[in-house]
Amino acid sequence: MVDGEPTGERAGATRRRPGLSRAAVLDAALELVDRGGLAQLSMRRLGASLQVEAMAIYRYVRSRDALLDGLVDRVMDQLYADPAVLLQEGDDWADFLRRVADGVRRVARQHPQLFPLIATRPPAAPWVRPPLRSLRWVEGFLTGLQSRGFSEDGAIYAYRAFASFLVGHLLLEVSAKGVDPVPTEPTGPPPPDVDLSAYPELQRLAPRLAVEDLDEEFAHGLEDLLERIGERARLARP
Amino acid sequence: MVDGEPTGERAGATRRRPGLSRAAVLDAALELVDRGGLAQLSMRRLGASLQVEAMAIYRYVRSRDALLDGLVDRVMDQLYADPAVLLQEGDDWADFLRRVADGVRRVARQHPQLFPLIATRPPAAPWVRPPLRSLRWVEGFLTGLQSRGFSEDGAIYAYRAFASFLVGHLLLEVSAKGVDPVPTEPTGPPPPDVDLSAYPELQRLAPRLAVEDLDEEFAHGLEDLLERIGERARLARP
DNA sequence: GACAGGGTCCATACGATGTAAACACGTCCG
DNA sequence: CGGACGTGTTTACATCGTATGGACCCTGTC
Repeated sequence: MVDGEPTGERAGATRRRPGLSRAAVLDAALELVDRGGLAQLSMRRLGASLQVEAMAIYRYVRSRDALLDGLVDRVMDQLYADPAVLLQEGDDWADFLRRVADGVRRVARQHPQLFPLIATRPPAAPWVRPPLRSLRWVEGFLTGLQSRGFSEDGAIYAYRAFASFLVGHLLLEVSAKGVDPVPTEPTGPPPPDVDLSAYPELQRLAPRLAVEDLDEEFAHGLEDLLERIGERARLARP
Repeated sequence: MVDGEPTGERAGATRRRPGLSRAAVLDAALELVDRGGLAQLSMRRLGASLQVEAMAIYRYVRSRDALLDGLVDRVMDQLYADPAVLLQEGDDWADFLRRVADGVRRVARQHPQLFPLIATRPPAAPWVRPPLRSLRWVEGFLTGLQSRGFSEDGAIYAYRAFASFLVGHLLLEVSAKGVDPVPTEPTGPPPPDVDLSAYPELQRLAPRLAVEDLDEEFAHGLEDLLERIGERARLARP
């Protein structure tokens, strides 16, 4: 049983493989999810895409759930590392929030299949009210605002309002782009459009509901939110 | 094989069972999900809870996914049937939206395990921008607003802003309540609280982040939103 | 150079899952 | 009485997550 190539590969295991790593695993998983959706992410498939048996993955990840958490954290953390997002010396808090919002939105559109998880997975610290994952991120947010003159209450309020605004908008934005369809078809024909005859108003307004001014709407909502946050901050710290 | 009771029941099938029905299936599924979470909803378990073999369920539901969609629709539709939510003759649009918001929030808290699905599942008509499921519901929303003097654009804008506000707030609210934990423990001890030493600001503000003034915050955000919607409507229809 | 130790990956196995297909039974209509 | 039909059961299969134990390679020590 020393030779004879049972898997079609040189059975001799580790040979000159670049070697797995947690990062490699996460990246491969992320790619699987991005095209194909969450359902495509099985340990065996992930293994195959890394040219490795499924069980090898467990060296780098405790379980499939942990893998998912890892994905979420990785994506969020890479956002945190994005220089275009970090708060910079010269800008005020509103600029900071705008940049963060843009960054998160970019993440949502890059990984639409993953985003629902980001908004949905039980967070590491559930008592952090709006649990936007990545504690590091929350920390940065809070200190960032406070260093920009926010009171503690103001920062907390801002964090909550901001997080829920982002999640709400982006989740809907993402779920509107066909997120779930089976991956066998790269982009098969959309499901045979539903019968709308029972919903006249919906039918009549359909074109306009489908309209794509999401950019404008997002921006508008964000400015609105910033104004609200600013007001509140002013109240809390006269 | 004609007798001998393989399942512990009278094998003779249909006998005097109340008989399954789509409604019964959905109700049982909903109960399974409510206590135990989505992961507990397997066809076999659902079958068992209906005293039926798993495959019997497929007479009433095309697949597990369809089951989930059915759950979402059922919950949303029952909201639509709620007399406390329907718009009534005397009230203006703001009252209507307030009541809808309360209704959806009630749903979210009654079925916290299901709510992420509501916000997440690919909608029947993906082109309806914020896809709040239940087309019937959207229809009611649009006609309701328009009959209250909203322009078409105003109604559409209101729908979008309203839906994303609701989803954002409620999703975070729900996911903060431990949603996912394994169901074996009715309410086991919360996961061994994360180590926060790396995040001083977070640690310092933790008590306040955990604070439970969600009611107030929700109400505040809602009023704010209503104001914004009203403004926009006024612009569109001078 | 030999050899022990440990890290990495493989092979195998088990129970659970979603669901297709064929079948059994009870009811009702002719 | 006989078939059609609807409802639930049986059996089967592919796939999943993962526990366990063994095979291989690399490295460090003598």
